[in-house]
Amino acid sequence: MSIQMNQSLSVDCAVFGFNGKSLKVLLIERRYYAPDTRLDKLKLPGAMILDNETLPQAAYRVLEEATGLRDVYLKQMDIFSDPNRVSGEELEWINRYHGIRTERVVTVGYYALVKLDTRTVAYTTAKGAQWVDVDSIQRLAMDHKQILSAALAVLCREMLQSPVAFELLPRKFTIRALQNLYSAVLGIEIDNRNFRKKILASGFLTPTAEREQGVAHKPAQYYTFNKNAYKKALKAKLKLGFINNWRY
Amino acid sequence: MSIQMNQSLSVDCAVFGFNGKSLKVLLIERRYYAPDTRLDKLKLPGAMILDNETLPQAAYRVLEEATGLRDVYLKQMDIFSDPNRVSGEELEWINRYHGIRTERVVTVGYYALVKLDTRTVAYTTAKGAQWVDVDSIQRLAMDHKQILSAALAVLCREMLQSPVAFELLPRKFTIRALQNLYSAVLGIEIDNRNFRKKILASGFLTPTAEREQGVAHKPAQYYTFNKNAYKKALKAKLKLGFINNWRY
DNA sequence: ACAAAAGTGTTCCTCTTACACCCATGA
DNA sequence: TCATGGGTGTAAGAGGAACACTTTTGT
Repeated sequence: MSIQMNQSLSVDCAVFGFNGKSLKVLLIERRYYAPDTRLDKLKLPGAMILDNETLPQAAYRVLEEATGLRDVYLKQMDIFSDPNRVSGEELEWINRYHGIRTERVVTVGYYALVKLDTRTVAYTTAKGAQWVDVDSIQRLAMDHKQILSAALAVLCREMLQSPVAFELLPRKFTIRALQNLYSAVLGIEIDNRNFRKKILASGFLTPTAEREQGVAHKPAQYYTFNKNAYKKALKAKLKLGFINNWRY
Repeated sequence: MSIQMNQSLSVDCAVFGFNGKSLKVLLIERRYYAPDTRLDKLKLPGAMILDNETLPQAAYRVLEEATGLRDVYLKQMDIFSDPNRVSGEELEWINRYHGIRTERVVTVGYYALVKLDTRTVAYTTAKGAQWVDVDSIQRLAMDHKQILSAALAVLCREMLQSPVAFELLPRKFTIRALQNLYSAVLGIEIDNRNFRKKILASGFLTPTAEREQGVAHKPAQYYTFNKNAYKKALKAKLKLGFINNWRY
């Protein structure tokens, strides 16, 4: 038993997107995959840490390669450090793929939120990646299913406590779209009248001059997220009683 | 620029305790310290990861060595991965102290909450460790001041959202003690009547048969934390509307 | 005219806040 | 008897939950 020096450190990213109906996650097919093995093909995008980069830098690098996007919402969520989290055939695959020889990989899980516009979808599909419905995923390579589950849990928590939802929506969106997003991610029904009241009262939505076009019903108003209003509200909150926020 | 293989991974623990008045953190003086260097002496307890252990296992190992305690509240909080977070003299110290030769140490920060009873204080002081008022700490070895700040921020957040406060109190405690703890950690004043109403209404406190003794005022009732009641409440909550908890 | 989704108000109730005095004990 | 901190109640206001119908558009 000695201090661990021949290990590698990696990052894996659960990249989430929302298509208006359901929550998607970006999966890639691993290369160097021999069709006769029974290893799962699909995995989360990830990479080993390089000499001179921090973990967030590595995560941004992975994200940019996978989606072509910079300036994306990205957050660390958990570390997966079981010495046997990859072993056997899976460990062999890693060593072969990266041309290294390690006995253990500790990975840091990140989750990212992107706006699923046509350009991004085009980029990812050109790379052979897929946006898969999170509810339909049964198995993934290595322990990536576990990493994905952890990311989903964190996403739920964050959505209830900060306005990360807007990272998943286009710049202009309808209140219904926002509501559907909450509904889909959290798996709950939300009363439209109360939701609308609450979200409008917050002052974080700015109405635009535009409305939906070509829909067979009353066209909906488009809004944008007012980041400044949110920041101001945060600062104001800090001065007041924190203790308000207790929940049991 | 190559995949990082000669790095080390470590854990550092911010161990918090509460003496009834103020929040303390456990600091140790580093050994192999040459009095003529200008390196700071005090640091958080920490260790390198061994071959066959997970990060939480390493953290528990550190904690047991530092405090003699098992079954302690311990939680991962952040990763410090700047390639230069330890360098120069500090890096030399690490290599000398551990008898290794690494160019980079990524560390995972944990925070722990312990009950500051006489036995624990005796154990730690026998080991030459100190319980230091968190507010009085200006500098620490390496980037440990930064790690401590991160831990404090997480502690504040957690205290507002889950009943971790009880980890810092003895099994039997007065409501005042609980209130003082919140007050001290969060740095706010709390109305005693409202606090008492709220905490008692939660049903998480069970009164004991005991009261304070030998105090020059009306003796206070002792309570214990009812973990089962809390767990039941959590489960009930899951069925209801999450959306309640929104805060902006 | 009809189908489809957008948008709108009110009532009830719970929870939060603000606030001041009496009580039990040791010295 | 006094000093000390423990312990109690109420009223006003804010915010949350439940609930059904009208509006606008395309077909």
